[in-house]
Amino acid sequence: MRDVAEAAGVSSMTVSNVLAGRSNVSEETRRRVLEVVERTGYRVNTAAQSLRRGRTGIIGLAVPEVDSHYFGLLASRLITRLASEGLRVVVEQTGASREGELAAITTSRVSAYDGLVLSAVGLDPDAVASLAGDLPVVVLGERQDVRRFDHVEMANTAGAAAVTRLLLDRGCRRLVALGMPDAEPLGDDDEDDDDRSGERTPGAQRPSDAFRLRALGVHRAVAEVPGARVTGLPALRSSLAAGAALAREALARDPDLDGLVCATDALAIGALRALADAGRRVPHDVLVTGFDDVEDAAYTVPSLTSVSPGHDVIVEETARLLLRRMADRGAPPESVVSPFVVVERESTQRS
Amino acid sequence: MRDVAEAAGVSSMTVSNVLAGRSNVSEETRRRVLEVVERTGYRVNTAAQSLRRGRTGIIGLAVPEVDSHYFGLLASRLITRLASEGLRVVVEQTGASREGELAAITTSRVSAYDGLVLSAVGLDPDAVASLAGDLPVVVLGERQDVRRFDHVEMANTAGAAAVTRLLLDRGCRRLVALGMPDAEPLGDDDEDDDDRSGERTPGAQRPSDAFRLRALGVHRAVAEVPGARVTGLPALRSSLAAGAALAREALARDPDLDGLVCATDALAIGALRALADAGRRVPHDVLVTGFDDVEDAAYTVPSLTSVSPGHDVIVEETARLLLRRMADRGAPPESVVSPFVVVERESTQRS
DNA sequence: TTGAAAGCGCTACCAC
DNA sequence: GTGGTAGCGCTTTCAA
Repeated sequence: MRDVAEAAGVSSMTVSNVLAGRSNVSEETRRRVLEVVERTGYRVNTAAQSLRRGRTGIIGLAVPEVDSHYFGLLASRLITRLASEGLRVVVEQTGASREGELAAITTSRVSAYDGLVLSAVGLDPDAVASLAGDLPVVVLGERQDVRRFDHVEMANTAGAAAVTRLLLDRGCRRLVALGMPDAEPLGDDDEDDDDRSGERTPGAQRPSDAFRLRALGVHRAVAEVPGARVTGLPALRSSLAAGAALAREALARDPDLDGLVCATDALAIGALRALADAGRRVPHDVLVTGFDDVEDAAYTVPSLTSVSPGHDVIVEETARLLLRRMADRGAPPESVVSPFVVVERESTQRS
Repeated sequence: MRDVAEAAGVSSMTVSNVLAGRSNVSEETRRRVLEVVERTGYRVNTAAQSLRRGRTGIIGLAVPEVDSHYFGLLASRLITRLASEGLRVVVEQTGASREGELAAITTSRVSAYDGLVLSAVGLDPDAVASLAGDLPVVVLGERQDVRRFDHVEMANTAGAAAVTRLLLDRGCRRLVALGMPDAEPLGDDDEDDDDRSGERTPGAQRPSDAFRLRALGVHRAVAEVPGARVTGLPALRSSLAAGAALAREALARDPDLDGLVCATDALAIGALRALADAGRRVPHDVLVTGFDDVEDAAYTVPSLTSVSPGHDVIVEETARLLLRRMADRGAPPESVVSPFVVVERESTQRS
């Protein structure tokens, strides 16, 4: 910068002012400086800038994996949204494993970020808190830590209940909640109740909170209909392979099942494949639903009925909460629930 | 760091040595320092570290979009691979538009990276070169800039030719090259020939080099079989929606087509949907193939025959070339072609 | 094995 | 409108 300043016959301070777009520079000077910058190909040193300003302009986004329909969608939109604020996004893959999470987001990495978005991370609140320190954090999709962090939640329970009711309305009575636990480890908590301290088993592999909340919705909807029953078949990961494997297991346990409520679209797409292999026709023999409304849901054969969790709202609120907290660390934590819509497609339309 | 040093009764230099794991510290001192670090929750300031070391530890990855089957897979693997080298990855979404690319990767952002991986970026060589400056760059998937940058290439032409031959072997004679241009804008270049300077039209929206190379393979394979013919139907983006739209258009143009060679799996999956809508059975009436061998290809109904471009090799070579160049900027640019395998699935198996 | 000195490149603050 | 000064927090170098 000093070199540029000398070449332009000004001080480095003026160069800084020009490059930062500050308005206290004469048009004449500005032109001269920019000309030299152009000619020399000079670029500000981001590290020095970060050091001096105390901000890096980088946001960490922790997801189980980028290579998944849902998280790819989320990452893509969040990157675009935050780019419009001049923020870059580093993607941390936690690998969905309890152990991997702490390791993936070591304290040393976190210190490089101006903020952190944690999606579907099953860490216990204290670990996240100690990890984050003073860092702005927005938690996505789960409902834990509600009181401590800003939080954007999907309508997990209500959405799952709604899509389950759709299956029941279509006549399904022997359901399988694919990817969702059978019991209700949340107790009889209402969805608004988040006092679950002491219940967590650190290090244990369990379905995520999101899946348990969706399970809750399924069970509630089924309980409303006499004669209907549902069996849970929990998954630790959401993947096509897991969906296919679980669907095979479901068929083995109950060959007469007539509806599959899947915890995610990825699981549902895997399940569609396994059902085809088993010679079951969808929706003729079995109805199938997903959750997330990823792009693929509209393109499978048959296309997949799904719960659309309001991606736009989720991304917009996440950005808003993050920016708000970056501006004011003392603000009281806020919690937002995104609205959902059930999108019906071929997989639940009995001819 | 000075505070920690004082509390531990040493100099800040010793704290630095302990935290960096340098071996010139006595066990006793190390313990004492670590105890204070633990107790105070101190974390090194990454910005200062970067400024002093001259490295940020961040790699930029420019892809058209993360939310795509192929780029999600690539990003995921590359993030994991580079994490094992202590490098973080910032994802830059170029949006696949010619204009977006320059804007997305502005020079100021690039200076924050220790290296850059450019995937499927259609910028012309000079723009990339001027953008990159002295930065280590690895170009992926395209074949342009071969001489100027390190470069990892898929077997685009050979892979497309192989999968086309498979369709021809199965008896297809009226093919559509879905997503690929009709003409051969590469001229009669052989794939090894990369002298194409002067041919580019900056600012124009055109199929990527990868798609044009795949088109070349398709046309070559078809030319080998008398009576066979193929029509190109170019795409500017690879997406499910584009695949469905193009397949509809293909059917409108030639209702008797019997084979669809698609430029990517995403296009192929969209095409499968459109074929189902049109009442065409795959593989009974029409055979379909993709390219990329993403996870979904094995789970569609029918499952999708595809060209597997050797993801492992691509990621590993990308990491190798990048690290090599970071260590030695003067090394001569290297070019690597990843081997391919055609994975046959239901979509091309005539009963 | 430890530490003092020097400075990486930038910008907030204030004086002119 | 412009620029001097004074660090931001760390690590490389070299001396003790």
